[in-house]
Amino acid sequence: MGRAPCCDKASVKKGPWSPEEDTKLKEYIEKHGTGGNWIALPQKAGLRRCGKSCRLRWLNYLRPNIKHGDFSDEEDRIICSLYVNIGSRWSIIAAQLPGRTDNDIKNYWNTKLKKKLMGLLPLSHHRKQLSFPSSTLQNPPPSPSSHQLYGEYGTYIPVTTSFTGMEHLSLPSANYESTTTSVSQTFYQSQDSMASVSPMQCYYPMSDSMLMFGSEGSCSSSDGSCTQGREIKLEEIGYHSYNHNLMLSYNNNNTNDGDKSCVGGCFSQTQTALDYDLEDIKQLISSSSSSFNNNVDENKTEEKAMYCCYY
DNA sequence: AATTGCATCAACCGCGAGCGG
DNA sequence: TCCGCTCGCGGTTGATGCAAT
Repeated sequence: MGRAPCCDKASVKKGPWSPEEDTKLKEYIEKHGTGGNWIALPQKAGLRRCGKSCRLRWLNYLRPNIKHGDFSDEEDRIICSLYVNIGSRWSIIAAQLPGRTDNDIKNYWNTKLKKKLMGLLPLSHHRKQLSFPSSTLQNPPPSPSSHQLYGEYGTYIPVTTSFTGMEHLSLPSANYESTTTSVSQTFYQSQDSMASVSPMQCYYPMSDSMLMFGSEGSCSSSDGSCTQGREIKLEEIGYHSYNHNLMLSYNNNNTNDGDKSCVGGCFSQTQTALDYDLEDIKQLISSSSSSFNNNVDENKTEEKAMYCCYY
């Protein structure tokens, strides 16, 4: 016995939306709102559509201020940055890109951005091929206690002088007094004060365990919830203290023992990421697979490891 | 001009979370 | 506490268009 369908499949229309259907839906929502019930909406609006379909259509195409078309380099960087650290959590990523929907970003990632990155570093390039930009090679990675950025699996990401979307984030020390002497914050933000950063790029520290995602009025997630700054728990995205370095790893099953196990493949303080190649990383992941995100397959592991080295 | 293969993206599907009764 | 309903999310599919042959 499967799950009961959300609607009567036989009586609902599927497939592409016609202009008439779009008009009906748009007019109804603009006049009455969603009423907080998408399931009942199509009937009220006179549409032979599943409620979920209506919701998707509205959120992705019909609601105001949706941005379609090419992604800017800045958006590319933000997407890459967030993907490296939080994985395929498109709704969160979309919340950082006003006007973009998670579906849009997901498609863009899967069809273009991923390939763009793959092109830079073919999968066949393995051992000792985790290259950094030449500028980084001229300036070897600093010790882990100084400015640095670890990607999803703890891979070192060079910090550059201009905002690339990959910079570390310096959270106000007041929020992290116990760990701030050599803290490497791994959320992205301008290296300058928060005041100089567009809200889109900020994660607002809310408390010791919470960050506020998204800017005020941001309404880019396809959920259409217009997250007026979305709160997410730090542990939700694998944020935990590790030997006084705050690491960010992708760990959906965090067991609150991150300071010991560093689930998700964090590197120790004394070992730089360059000591690892993709095989090592894969091994790290597989060795902790029981507590790691089950969705991460080998390909993704390789990909994400590479993305850590992009830019 | 016809066919084939590939890329894109809108839409669907199923699951988990959250909420109210 | 349990149960049912709805929402939101992320993965996947399929239709369409375009490029290559």
